[in-house]
Amino acid sequence: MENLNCSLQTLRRLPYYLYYLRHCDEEYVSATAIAKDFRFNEVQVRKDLAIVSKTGGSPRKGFITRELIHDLEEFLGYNNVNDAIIVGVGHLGKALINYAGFKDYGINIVMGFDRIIKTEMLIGSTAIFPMDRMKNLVKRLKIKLGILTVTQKSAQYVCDRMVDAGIKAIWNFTPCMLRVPQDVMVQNENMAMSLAILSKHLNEEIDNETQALIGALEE
Amino acid sequence: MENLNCSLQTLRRLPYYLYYLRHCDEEYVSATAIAKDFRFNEVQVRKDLAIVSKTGGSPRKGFITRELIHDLEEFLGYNNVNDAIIVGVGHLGKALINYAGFKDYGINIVMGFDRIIKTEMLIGSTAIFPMDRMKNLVKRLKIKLGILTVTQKSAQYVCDRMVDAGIKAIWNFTPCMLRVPQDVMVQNENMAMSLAILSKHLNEEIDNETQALIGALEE
DNA sequence: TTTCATTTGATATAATTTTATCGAATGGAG
DNA sequence: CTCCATTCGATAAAATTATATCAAATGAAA
Repeated sequence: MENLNCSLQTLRRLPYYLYYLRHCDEEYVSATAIAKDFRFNEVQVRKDLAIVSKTGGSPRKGFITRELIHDLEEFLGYNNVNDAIIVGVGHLGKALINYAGFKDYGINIVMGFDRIIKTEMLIGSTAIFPMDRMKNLVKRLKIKLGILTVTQKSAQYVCDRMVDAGIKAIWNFTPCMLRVPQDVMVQNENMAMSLAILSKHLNEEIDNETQALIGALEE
Repeated sequence: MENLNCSLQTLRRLPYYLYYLRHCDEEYVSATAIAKDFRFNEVQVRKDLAIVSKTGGSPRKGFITRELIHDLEEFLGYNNVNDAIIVGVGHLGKALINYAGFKDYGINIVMGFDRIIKTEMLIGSTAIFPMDRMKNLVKRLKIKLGILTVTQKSAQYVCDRMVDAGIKAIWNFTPCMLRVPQDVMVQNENMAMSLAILSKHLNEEIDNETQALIGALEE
């Protein structure tokens, strides 16, 4: 599974390039320009692009924007649409269902499931079913991607059922570390991680201020 | 700003340990056990814990759970509560406002702002104000943390106004790369990044299946 | 046409992060 | 008490990721 011909870090940067390119109306784009705008290292960007670009860039001009977008989308698999289910339809689940942007990433949320639902219902134009219909539906529709937005408590249980239904990639919005078989990938959307980084930054800043203050007082 | 005495990767793992410890009812916890449960490398966990733990662990027993939780919380700054504002109260904004879990991370969303709001209103128990009152309120309350959940279009503009109001750390839910001064930190909650990783995984899996099929046919 | 600045792609170096190995401490079992 | 398994903390090696440097290509300007 780790036979990514591209490093994880690169893979993480690619969506930024794609976003940038999609909002760019120049015919050509250079790695240099992208690096400058993102304040990334120039070589890094060039190497990243070299991985995805089929034709490569021309010296002095750069890459053909349209082509590069296409290569990126193809590399990331945004061309083949990935159908997805979402399990757990609380605030976050609803927000994701209503988020229109997924189609730009080749994701199509076809249905949702929730414990509490006893009979089929709609959220926007998305049908929500009771949990016990998941396995059948997912298997029948051969859906491989599942979005997990349930509570912590039921996270592992629901995860197991998703795997059992044939889900191969789970986008995990719970703070739990899920146990899955080798062939299933979990991508953690870990807000706690971000919060940790921010919190540390803020507290270090406060420390710095305090020390500056102490320094000033001592003078 | 980069004087983190701990690597970024370590910082990212710490919230997992904290979550684990908070849900653990043993008196002692060992790095070995944590590593096993998370399927992390044992040495990695031990090193991570060594950074945050003040007293260290005892051979043969490990760390005192209660103490380790405390050390982690202190290290991450979850003890001092960070007040935060949220700007942009669409689906996602509302979901975040209603998310009760932030208090576990020392985050307290004290108010929200939105362009569309013309007069003060409430979402749950959180007051939402029109944008033009932001600078004044944020400055007065000395709030340093801002959550950005506006549309792409207005992201940089709103970001600039947050910085102008004195915000020092921005939790960015838009897909934009924000330009900020040196002393302001941006943490990108980049769903596109996660999607890229998942999409790549799914498409590689499909490729593998196809190749296996081709292989089978050739035999 | 010649020169020059820019950009690519390749190779080399540096930094960061992960993983392996080992001795020392310590509590429990025999 | 002695031995043993476990865990820690430290040091060393490996892997990954980021950055620096340089020649070759190419278009534009002189």
